[in-house]
Amino acid sequence: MGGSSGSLERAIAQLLIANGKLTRRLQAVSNLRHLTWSQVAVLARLDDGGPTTPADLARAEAVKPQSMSGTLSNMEEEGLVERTPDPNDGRQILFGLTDEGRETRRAVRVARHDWLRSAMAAMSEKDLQTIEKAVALLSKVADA
Amino acid sequence: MGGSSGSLERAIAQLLIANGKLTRRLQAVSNLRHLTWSQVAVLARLDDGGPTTPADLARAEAVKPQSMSGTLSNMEEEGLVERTPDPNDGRQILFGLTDEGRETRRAVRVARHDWLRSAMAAMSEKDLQTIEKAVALLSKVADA
DNA sequence: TATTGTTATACTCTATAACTATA
DNA sequence: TATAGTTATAGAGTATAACAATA
Repeated sequence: MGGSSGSLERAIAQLLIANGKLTRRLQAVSNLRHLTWSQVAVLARLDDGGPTTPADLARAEAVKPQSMSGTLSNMEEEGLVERTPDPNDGRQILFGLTDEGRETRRAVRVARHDWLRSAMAAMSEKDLQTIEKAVALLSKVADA
Repeated sequence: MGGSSGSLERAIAQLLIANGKLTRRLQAVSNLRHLTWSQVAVLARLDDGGPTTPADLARAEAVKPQSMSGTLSNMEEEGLVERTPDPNDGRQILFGLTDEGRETRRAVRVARHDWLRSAMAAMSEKDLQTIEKAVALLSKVADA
């Protein structure tokens, strides 16, 4: 083992704990409506990427198409998404956000940002830069 | 708004994305058995903190006692946990890990650490220190 | 034949409500 | 009465298997 093994193991252990805590807090904060984690994820993807097929959403969220189909049905009943047939391929259906879906997505985003903003408000500029650097590194790790 | 507003908003947005990606990868990597996220959380708590009551576990995981009761029942049927009556208070029951539970918990931990270790192996000592600092800061944020 | 989407069925987690046992 | 734990019931996500429609 090299000399950096200690730092690596320490960073890993702490990262796992912090990630879990942060995820739990974010879930709690953004539990505005009876929105589930999956629904929030779909709202974000449709808002950022525009209308998308169930298959693509399933791939992006790493679930089976049948599972995503169920989630989309629930969201459709709640008025968060709406479907449009693909004019070029009769097999495909495009799901997009309704106005209510967009507003809900905005509310979730605001709630999460508000919480983080207040929780990080007292941080020094230096600490913020440290976090920015680390987040960029971890983002690459998650993609690897 | 102060001069640090830009850094803060940028850090927040990137943090939210990175946290989501990392969480998804960790879930996928530690999906060894048919373990659910809740079961992995219970395994970790019992392994780290020793035998615990359902009420305390429910509080720690921010779920209702009835929900935790169900999860514990499932884990008991699968041989991951076992119950012991509290000798001092007849109302309470202590749940602890079985040998199989401990081994399963170890396997989950190893899988997550292994993945992170390989994903972070190429990092410089300086980057690791940046992550360590950021993780410490974010851990406090999550507790706030 | 392959792809897209859905329905049928089952399991787990979660919640609310109601119940039992102990303090 | 208050607390700890459970059971009953319902809703949501996920999975596998099987199906219809389109390419």
